[in-house]
Amino acid sequence: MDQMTIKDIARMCGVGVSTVSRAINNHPDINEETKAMIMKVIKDSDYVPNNSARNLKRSDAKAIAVLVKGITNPFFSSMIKIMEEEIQKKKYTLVLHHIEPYEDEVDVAFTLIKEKRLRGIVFLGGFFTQTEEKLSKLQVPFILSTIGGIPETINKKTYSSVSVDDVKEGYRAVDFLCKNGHKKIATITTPKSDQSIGKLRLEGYYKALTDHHIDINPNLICTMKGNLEEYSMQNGYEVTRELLESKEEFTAIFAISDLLAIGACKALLDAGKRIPEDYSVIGFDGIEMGRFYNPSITTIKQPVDEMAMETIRILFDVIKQNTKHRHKIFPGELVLRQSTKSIK
Amino acid sequence: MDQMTIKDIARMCGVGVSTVSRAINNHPDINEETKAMIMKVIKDSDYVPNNSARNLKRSDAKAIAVLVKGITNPFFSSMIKIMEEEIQKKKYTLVLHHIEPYEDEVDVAFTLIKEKRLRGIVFLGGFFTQTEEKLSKLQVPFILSTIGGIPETINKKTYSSVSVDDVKEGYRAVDFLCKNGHKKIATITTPKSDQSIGKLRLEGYYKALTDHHIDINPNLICTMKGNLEEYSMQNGYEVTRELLESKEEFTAIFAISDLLAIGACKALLDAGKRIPEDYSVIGFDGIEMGRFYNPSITTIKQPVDEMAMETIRILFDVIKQNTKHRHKIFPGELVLRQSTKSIK
DNA sequence: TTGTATGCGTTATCAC
DNA sequence: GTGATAACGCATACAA
Repeated sequence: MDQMTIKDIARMCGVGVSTVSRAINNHPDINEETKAMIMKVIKDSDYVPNNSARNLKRSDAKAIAVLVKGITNPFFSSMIKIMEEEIQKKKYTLVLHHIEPYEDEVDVAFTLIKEKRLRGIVFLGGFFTQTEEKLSKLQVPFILSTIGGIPETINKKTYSSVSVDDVKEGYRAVDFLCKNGHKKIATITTPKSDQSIGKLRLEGYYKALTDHHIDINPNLICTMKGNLEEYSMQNGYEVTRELLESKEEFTAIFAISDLLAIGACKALLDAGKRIPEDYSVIGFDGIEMGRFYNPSITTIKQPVDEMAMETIRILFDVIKQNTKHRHKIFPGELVLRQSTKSIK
Repeated sequence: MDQMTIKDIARMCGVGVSTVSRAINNHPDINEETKAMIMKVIKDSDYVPNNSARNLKRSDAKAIAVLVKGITNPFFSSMIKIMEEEIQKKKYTLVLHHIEPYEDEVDVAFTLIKEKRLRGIVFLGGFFTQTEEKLSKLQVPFILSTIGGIPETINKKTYSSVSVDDVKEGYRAVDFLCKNGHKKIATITTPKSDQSIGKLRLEGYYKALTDHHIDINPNLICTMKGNLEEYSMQNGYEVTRELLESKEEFTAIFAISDLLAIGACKALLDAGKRIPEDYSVIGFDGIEMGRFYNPSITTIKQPVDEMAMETIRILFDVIKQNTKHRHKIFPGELVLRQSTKSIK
């Protein structure tokens, strides 16, 4: 028998289809014995209910979409992995979707909601400049995970979020450098037009320098190159190469992601510089690679695992118990490694 | 209007549902004008057809599943990204599924086929020890991508594959080391029980040593640790640390993946050794990280992009034109970088 | 070229 | 506690 249906099972068991359906879906009003019998037959016949039909009937699929900008970043990979596990635990399906840089994540979400009848959406990464009006049309609960820079104009009651305090953590990184005697600190960040985490972490950079009475040198604020992949090692490499060529003096670099930091290190090393003897480099995220790099990368670590799990937990709370939206902020952690040194 | 259906569109256009359906699905026998009119109405109303209903009718979803063992490996991430693009181009959906190490990929495939009515399956990575009998029950065309070690007992007409010649490429790596004067060459590979690429690349290792009249030293054949994630940096690190502690002499390491190679490098560096002055290290895969590591990692590069695209191309050929299964073998490429040196 | 009617496999609403 | 039956939204055979 090629494709079994619920009818086949019903016939094999000598019962009606609705009884089989009840057995499958753990309905209360069914005789335990007949249920057991049915379940056994199902097991022996390797029958699997057709998801399309279920979803059609139920009018919504048990599916959560995760929309990612920038999947190649290992920081997201590990989050996605954990989210998938959690979603599977709830017997839901994870629909993974990449958003190209030029695409509008909410437009994609709209289409996906209608196509797949989603129950919830996770927006992962990318920047998030949307209007309240457009977001309010999103009929499905959604959560912004590790996304900073959400405009204040958007009503916080309409969505959940999980993130670190990017201003504070950016401050933490640069403050650390300052306390170690660095005064000429370069940063690699997003272009000004970007309202995302880059802007917030840069704000932390400003604040820290100001608190330490250090003047801002605009020539040390480097932005990623638009023609290269964002947050990539290659981007960090090129930006740092140009910075070195500019002859602008500096003793440390704060890169807003570990991948950028690694690219920066490689550029410094290729130029014959030593880390941390000549330059200190600090990153952001806490990806595994940073531990194994040579030198290992000092960084602000985000608690990925907990953040991913909390993301799904909040989302399901909102979906199932219809609770209010929540906004959880995790603390980052300064992980001291080999790429930084005190120059006091 | 909350959820539009094809009926709503039909009513709005003053036509029957089948006409709308024809317009949506590019059917030939429809008046171009009415079609244009319908499409305009659809566009204005942001109606999106319900996928579940379509799939139910069509009795198979336009979906391809990609089953991955080891998603955290960046080597797979980039392949998946390209595959998704290609699959989307064909207007199909990509269903991504991770296989845990203890799971049987074919069992998972069975369930998925019935649940989702898949049109095709890509098995990505992992090892593949299956019986002909079980595989023949897989009703859907499938392709093994970058998977070596497929038993000869399985009829090659029942599946497609895309890979490199792992024996040959393993040989290429070790032969290169030998030609550069290395005689005591360690390798980090999979445990013996594993019939996968690890075994094949190890075979290449044996062959190369034999051809260069070098005796095999079993103490230099290191296997990944079972309690750590396979192919991970951490694993490479621990294995290399133990190798160093064993005091067994060697001058080079051939790691069967770049991540293992990076872990190995870090262990050597942490032990105060220099690369490549004291030890040469060569990896396998050609991931981007290898370029940026310090030192950059000499490796056997697999042409990921082409392999991913070819995977999807072959799969769709088999699905759509019902062509015969194909087996494509790509050549690897030795990428010479900083982590190896001649000691002649 | 177009509209009507049927069924895809499932769940929910009834009767029994 | 159980079984028939009507939807769910769409594609398609068939009639017009």
